[in-house]
Parts: sequence; C-alpha cells; structure tokens
Amino acid sequence: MTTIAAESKDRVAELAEVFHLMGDPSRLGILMLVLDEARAVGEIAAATGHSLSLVSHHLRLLRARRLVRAERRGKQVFYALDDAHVRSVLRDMAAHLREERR
Amino acid sequence: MTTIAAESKDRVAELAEVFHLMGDPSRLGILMLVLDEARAVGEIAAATGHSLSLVSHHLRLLRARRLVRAERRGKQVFYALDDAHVRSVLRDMAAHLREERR
DNA sequence: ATAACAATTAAACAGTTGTTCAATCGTAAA
DNA sequence: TTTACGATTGAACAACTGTTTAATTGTTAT
Repeated sequence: MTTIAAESKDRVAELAEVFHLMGDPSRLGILMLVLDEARAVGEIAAATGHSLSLVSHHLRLLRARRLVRAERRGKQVFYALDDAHVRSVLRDMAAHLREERR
Repeated sequence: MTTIAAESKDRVAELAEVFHLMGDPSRLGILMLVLDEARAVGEIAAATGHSLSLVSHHLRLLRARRLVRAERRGKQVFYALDDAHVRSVLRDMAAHLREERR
C-alpha cells in the first residue's frame, strides 16, 4: 500500500511534532512574522508584544525542529523561516481562513 | 499592509487551533485514516490500536472545529475529513517528510 | 421488552506545556 | 577592562491536555 493512510507510526509522530509547534498562538505568530523576511529577536518580541525571554524559548523549539534558521549579525540574532513546505502550508492555511469568512 | 505577517491576532489564534488539533499523534493518525474514505469509529479504533472512548473523544474535538464530518449508518457512525485545505496540507506535509528522508 | 452492539460522555489523574522571573552569556562600544 | 545591549538559559508554577475507567445513550435484532 502506498496510500497516505498507511503512513508509518513514527512518521505520523514526526508530522505531529511539526504541527504541534505550529499549534501554539505565540509560536504561530512568530512564524508568521519571519515568513517573508528575517527578523531579530527583539523585533519579534516588540511586534508580538511578548517578552524577549518567551520569544527566545519558542525560537529554540522552532530551531530544534529546523522550522527556523538563526543568523547572528553583531549583537542581534536574526531568524528566518527555514522550511519551504511549512511556508507554503502557512500561506495555504491563512488563505483558507480568509476565504472561510466570506 | 496585506502581507500574511500582518494577519490579525484572532485569525492567527484560529489557525493555531487547527494546527493544534493536527499536532497530536493520535488525532493526526485518525485524520490520516479518514483522509481518503469515511470510516466507522470502531474501524478507526481497531486500525490505530486506541480505545473506542479515546477515538470518540478526539473525533468530538475534530468535529467541533469542522475538520471532520460524521454520518450515522445504522449502529455505526462514519467519519470523513471535511476540510479541503486540511486535506491538501496533510498530503503536502506527508510528502515533505517522505522527501526529507532521501 | 430485552439483549447485544456501537458510540458517546463525565469524572479523574498524570504528564506536558506555556509563561514568568532572575541569572547568565556573547558581542560591540567606551 | 568596563559598560551596555541583545539574546539565551534554567528553575518554578499554573494551566492545559491526553488518556483511562465506568456509566450512559442510541440503534438494531431477538
């Protein structure tokens, strides 16, 4: 069988981990912010209204699953989305919600 | 601004709710099972190895967010995926994981 | 009506998770 | 070396979540 329904257990578990990361409002907000351009942690904190610490904690989780990539420039660390599929999924889902409202 | 990054807070929250539902391994396994064809709760329980009760609990949550649709046929209740975007997202992500392994 | 089957529901528990606060680290300027 | 700024880290706590167990509802057959 090659159907998606026959996807093996641990692959489903990995998939679930990615969705789980996207399933928190704070984290999803962060992902949305770095969707198109890299942003410093401080910018993200300011834009989302969250503490630097909280943002950093979340970024660490996102980094661990390689949803996001970090690059240091001087004192600041810039984060950008580092997963093409996640990017397209986020765009797709956002569009979905927009349409649903009509 | 019409960028996705400027998505309003409560829409992000709604998006997060959907991802959160997909972010649990048991629930994601259920969604995968009903991705292509409707299945009875008992079938789902047997196929996933979970109790009837657990499956029913999860289905209730999925139903509440309209990711899944229920239809009664005699004693059994059949569930099917009821969201085109979720379906494409699941296919997309599953494909993504498959490619990543190469 | 009763029995059997399928599914739902409620309560309760253990484990996980998001957040805060305080301390620490890394880098650049004085 | 200091000082200041930006970011990370760890500990601790409250809130939430997934799962189990047991009781209950709905449906079909006897």
